[in-house]
Amino acid sequence: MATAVKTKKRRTQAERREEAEEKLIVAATELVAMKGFDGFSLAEVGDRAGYSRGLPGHYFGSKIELQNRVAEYVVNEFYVDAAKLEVREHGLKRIASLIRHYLVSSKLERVKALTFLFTHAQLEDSLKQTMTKLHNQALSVLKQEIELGIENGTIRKDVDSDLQAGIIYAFLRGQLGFAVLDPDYENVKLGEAFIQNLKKSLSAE
Amino acid sequence: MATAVKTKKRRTQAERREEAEEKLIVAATELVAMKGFDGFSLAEVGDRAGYSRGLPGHYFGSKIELQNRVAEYVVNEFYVDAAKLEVREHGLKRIASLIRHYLVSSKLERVKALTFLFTHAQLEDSLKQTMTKLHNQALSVLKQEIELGIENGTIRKDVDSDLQAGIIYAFLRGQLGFAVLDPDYENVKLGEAFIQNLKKSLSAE
DNA sequence: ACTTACTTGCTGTTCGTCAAGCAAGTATTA
DNA sequence: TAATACTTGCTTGACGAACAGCAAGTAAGT
Repeated sequence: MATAVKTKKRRTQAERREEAEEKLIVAATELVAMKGFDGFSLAEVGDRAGYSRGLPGHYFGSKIELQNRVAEYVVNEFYVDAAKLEVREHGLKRIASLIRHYLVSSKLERVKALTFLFTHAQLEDSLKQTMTKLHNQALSVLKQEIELGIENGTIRKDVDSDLQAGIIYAFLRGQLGFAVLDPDYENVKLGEAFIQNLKKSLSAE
Repeated sequence: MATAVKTKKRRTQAERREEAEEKLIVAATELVAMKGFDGFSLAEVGDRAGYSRGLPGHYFGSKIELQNRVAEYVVNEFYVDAAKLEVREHGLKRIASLIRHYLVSSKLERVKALTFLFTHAQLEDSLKQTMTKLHNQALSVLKQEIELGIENGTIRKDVDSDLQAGIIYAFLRGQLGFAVLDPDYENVKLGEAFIQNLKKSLSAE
């Protein structure tokens, strides 16, 4: 009983540090989503994470460094998310599932943060690199899937997988930009219509 | 000769005022494109426009008000631009020209400013309204053109003009987002491929 | 003359950064 | 295992720069 009052176990220094950094980054991500890339102070980050106002500066050195960490964090979360997706089929069908997944089950807050990070990548080179990584990752997944479709005969042989991957990705990015502005936007319908278009323009026979 | 030295004519008060406001808004637009939605001071705007550091605050009252004027200005420039486009054909062909026009001849600086304004519309309601205007204008042009295409028989009758307009617009927006990050992006090729896709999925016969 | 366009000086505030200190955890020695 | 020295995590206080907003002034136009 007496010891049960103390809920906190003894943690190693490394654990304390890691936990604090993670909490700070999560708090900063939320603030970016809520107030834009620059619309918050380091003090707010500390407060929101349950630490002092000085900690963010102490750990990350500067605001822009923290913002970079936020970008890496968000991008990583996207990878983690995508890795969870089961793969049942390949080719057109899987592309359709991927599109549905991005449009429907992306966490709104994360997408919001992402729009600010993407836009600001125009100004900060370090951000640009991080965002380009996400970009290339997404493109290569789509491209590969198109090529699998060609192999298994569901997609025409003369389709250029690079270009088509670019088209799909551009559509998704534009669409998420609207969804973030207006949560009632007809995301699903548009996604389905786009998938139908793809079938018409890519499928074999 | 003697009078030729003085380049400035005598202007009416209204002219002075109007010219100054316009110069301030143009300067502010450039700064938004260069440094982001919030990355500049009112003093910079005054300097860049060739006036005093205090003038922007004096005329526009507050920074956010000036930012709203920038949004209106950029949106208007897009209308003006579009109005200049000659209309030679209708239906699919004209949609193709519109896509080419947006991807190729949009002034990069203006598009940059637009991306910041669009993203920030999540946070400022007044901005959101201005941006929604542009959005609806673009959608209705595309929609109308699709309907004309159905009428003149180049587009299938069962095509949903709202959904297809939404798809085209989302693609354009996503694509411009990339173009702004990387000027060497294969904008033209992707645009042409997208147009080909549209032909395959929309055209009659 | 007097009204309107524009400038300059000032003020309060916000915030990033730094530095000094306290607290929690770890290693060493006996 | 316990006391001591040391390291690392975290907080608090202070400073200076940046900047929006205001008010009182000067210049241009009527």
